[in-house]
Amino acid sequence: MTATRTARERARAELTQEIKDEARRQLAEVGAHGLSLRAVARELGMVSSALYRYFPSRDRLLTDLIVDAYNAIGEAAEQADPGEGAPRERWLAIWRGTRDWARAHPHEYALIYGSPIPGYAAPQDTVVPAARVALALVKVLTHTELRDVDGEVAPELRAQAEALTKVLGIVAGPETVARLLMAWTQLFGAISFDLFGQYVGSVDPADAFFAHSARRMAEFVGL
Amino acid sequence: MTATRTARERARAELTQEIKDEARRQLAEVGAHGLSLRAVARELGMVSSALYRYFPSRDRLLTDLIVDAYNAIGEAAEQADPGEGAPRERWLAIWRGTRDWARAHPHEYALIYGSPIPGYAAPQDTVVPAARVALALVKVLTHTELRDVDGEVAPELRAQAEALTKVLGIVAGPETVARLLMAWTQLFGAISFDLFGQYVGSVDPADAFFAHSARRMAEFVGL
DNA sequence: CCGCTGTCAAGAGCAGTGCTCTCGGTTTTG
DNA sequence: CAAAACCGAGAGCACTGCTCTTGACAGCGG
Repeated sequence: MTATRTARERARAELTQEIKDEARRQLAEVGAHGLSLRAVARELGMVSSALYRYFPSRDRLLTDLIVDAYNAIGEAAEQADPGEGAPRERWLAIWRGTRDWARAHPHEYALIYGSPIPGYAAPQDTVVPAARVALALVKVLTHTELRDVDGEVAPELRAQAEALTKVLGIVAGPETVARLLMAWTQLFGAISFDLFGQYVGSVDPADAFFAHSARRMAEFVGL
Repeated sequence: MTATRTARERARAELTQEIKDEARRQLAEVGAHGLSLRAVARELGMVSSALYRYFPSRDRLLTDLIVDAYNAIGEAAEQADPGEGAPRERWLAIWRGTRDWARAHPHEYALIYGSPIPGYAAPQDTVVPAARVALALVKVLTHTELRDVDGEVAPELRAQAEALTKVLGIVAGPETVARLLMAWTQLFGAISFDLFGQYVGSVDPADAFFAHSARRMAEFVGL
């Protein structure tokens, strides 16, 4: 199968992309709640039913946008990583880059880190792209001298942590893995709280607090 | 003005409550996305337009449910606090109680800690009840010997932290306040990640990890 | 070159939604 | 007792996601 086949296939691929682009545009304006297939079709000069040749349902379109968003924020995190230099600086850069993307695309962020949209959709298609930001953080820790962190780890968590080290192929004790997961949680918890207005009464411009959290969590994981 | 006035007012108050109860019931089944005014009215044996005498819009109904949910999770946190005994145990109990409520009412939790529903609704009505869980945690730290935590704090964050200590009426350095905010973020970040399926590939039954986080964050704030 | 087959956009239509307005009837109030 | 306020019911508007059918066109084998 060559890269470009019949005119039909090319047209189909292009239109699929155009639909997603227009949907993303509307998503940024009215949010996931207000995204309307008919409005997307209208803007593209076609009729709503025609759109169903490309996406079987509104939820499927949203699911595709979700995967794209995961990849976009993951790429933002990877791009922010200088790739070399002081691990602490790399860690901070990834935190910054992730937050910056989220602030630039709040509705897309809400799509992936807010409430799950339908009954329950697509855990499988999203699990790989969803891990990209976390992997970027993990990558900083590999080939790096980690300060030893100690602490007891309950058996269940220890088992989960050891399974994770195998999957990730890193050398780190269970406590370090647990702290890494906490840092990951902290990163997105802070971004979500910031974007969703939870910091309003306390640290409203959350920039300083976010930078502080990034530093403290770097120390916390032993960096 | 007496507590119970005319029959009309009593009927109105009761019906308002019945509408919210039925809405909450449906919320638990179909989520905020699927909540329908007409379905609520249908279930209550009335016509949809009549419902608008009690709630001017669907979003206003949701906003009321949001406030109720904040109070419910806040009360769950306060109830979980034994109120006396070892501060560390109180801290852990509050974490557990908060998570338990969230797991028992996932859709209501998503309503308050997921993506904001409309354009942007009600930051003012919700700011006080939204703080109840955080206040329960803060309450544990008052009248308690805190292990000193040190670390530099940037001027902007320091100012915000000092303003917070005044509002909360606690005696704690800026670094402690910052760590408290991080613990608060960690608590809801972990609950959200758990409920929204973000832990699927890593610590899927998140119980052990959550308990671990609670302990580590207790130490982190100096408890 | 013809004709078959699969794909396509379009249109009509269904069931459902949030919301508005008007219309009688009841309750409260002055 | 009459005026005013309030209430539920119903019709209706504009919109949604989604389905089904129809007619046209592209790409292919013969």
